[in-house]
Amino acid sequence: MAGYISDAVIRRLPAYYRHLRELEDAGVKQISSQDLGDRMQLTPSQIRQDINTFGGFGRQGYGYPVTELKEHIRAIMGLDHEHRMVIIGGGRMGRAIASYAGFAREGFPTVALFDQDTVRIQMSTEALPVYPVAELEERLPGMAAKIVVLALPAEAAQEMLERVYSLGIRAVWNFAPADLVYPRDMTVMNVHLSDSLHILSYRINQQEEDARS
Amino acid sequence: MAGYISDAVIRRLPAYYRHLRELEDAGVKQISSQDLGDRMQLTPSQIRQDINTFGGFGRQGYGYPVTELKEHIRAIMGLDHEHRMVIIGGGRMGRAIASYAGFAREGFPTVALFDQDTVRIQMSTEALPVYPVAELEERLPGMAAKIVVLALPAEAAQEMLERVYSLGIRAVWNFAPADLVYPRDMTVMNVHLSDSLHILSYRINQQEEDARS
DNA sequence: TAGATTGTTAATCGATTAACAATC
DNA sequence: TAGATTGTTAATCGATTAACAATC
Repeated sequence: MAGYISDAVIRRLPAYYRHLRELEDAGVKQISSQDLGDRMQLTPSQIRQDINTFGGFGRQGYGYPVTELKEHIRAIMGLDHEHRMVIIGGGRMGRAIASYAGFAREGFPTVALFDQDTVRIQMSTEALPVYPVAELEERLPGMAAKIVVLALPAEAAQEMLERVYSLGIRAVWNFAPADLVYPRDMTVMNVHLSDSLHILSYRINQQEEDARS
Repeated sequence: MAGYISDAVIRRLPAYYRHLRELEDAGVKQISSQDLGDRMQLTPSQIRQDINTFGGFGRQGYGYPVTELKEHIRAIMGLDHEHRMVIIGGGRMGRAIASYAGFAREGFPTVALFDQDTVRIQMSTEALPVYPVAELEERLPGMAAKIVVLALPAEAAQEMLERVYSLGIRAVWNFAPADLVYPRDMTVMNVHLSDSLHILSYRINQQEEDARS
């Protein structure tokens, strides 16, 4: 579809998508790089560069068509088809992800949850099927799942990654606070909540130092 | 303490900290930039540059002392003192954060949770005090909280940010899928889970395209 | 046509990598 | 001392910003 898109641009795509969706909802039909830049805290120049890495959408003198651009970015990110998720780990985090309806609405439905202790969890997850991890080999292959969500302790994550890899899974959304090692044909996206909290802590410190001087 | 540390380095600090902690636990006393680089998937050169932005720790011919370096990074990130958190929003995400014991262990204890519907939530959060949001003005100031965690719908987040700002809060950990606007003396760290999922989706797409060609 | 705003090239800036002298 | 590995300077690379001609 498009040529090569740099990592820096890809990391901004979800934000573009979010803002364009909001603009569309607000009834805005077109927007200039200037106005979008003000809104997203980016320079107009950067926005024009970014958007031009995936094709000429703008019209000189007018700006960019909101809906068309939004739909294109949506397609680039692959949001025009469904990605079924299986969650491994039924702790609070696993259950929070399982029950957040927003993901399913955006095309990422959770189809099952695996945990050691199925009884405890079944109670709190309503409609979602819950299975013992021991049945992973038997059940996962039939689920047509694209993404495995790892919501388990750091110590267990690496082993589980290898286990789901051997079952054909090539995409992992990792919530365990560990840097996993994985083959080149696998994609792992980390959500390291502590890291994020630690950076926040650093910035609080800086702020306080600034205030003192 | 240290001079200016670039944002690129700061984003890597939590990973350094995590790996050094693991090495320490494994009984490793010193490590070379080469070995740490292999482990963290960074070049030795980058590691030496990074570490040198905050002072000369290494010894030529030997490498870096694991514990000393870890403790220093810990101090830079401000993890040597406590940051009390208050969570606003008692949905699954708010409760998941509240009950993850790891944060408290690392110096980020949650001291209270605010929500509209206190009864429903009180049941599932054990020891944590739960209050109605209407009592925020009355209760928050006495709590000595440094960080407010926003775990509520996107529509409510901006207004709540302004509300806690006026109560003296200067640090926000935001889980709402919204780009908030905030004053310069405030620090906001976003955890945009959908963004992360969308980037994963993009990479799955790429992978599949690569496989086809 | 005139005004606005893009697409795109060139300039700048910052981050990463390479190289090597300093030194443990 | 010899070998290893840092600290640091220089080179490279990539991303961001500036500028302006093209064009709606």
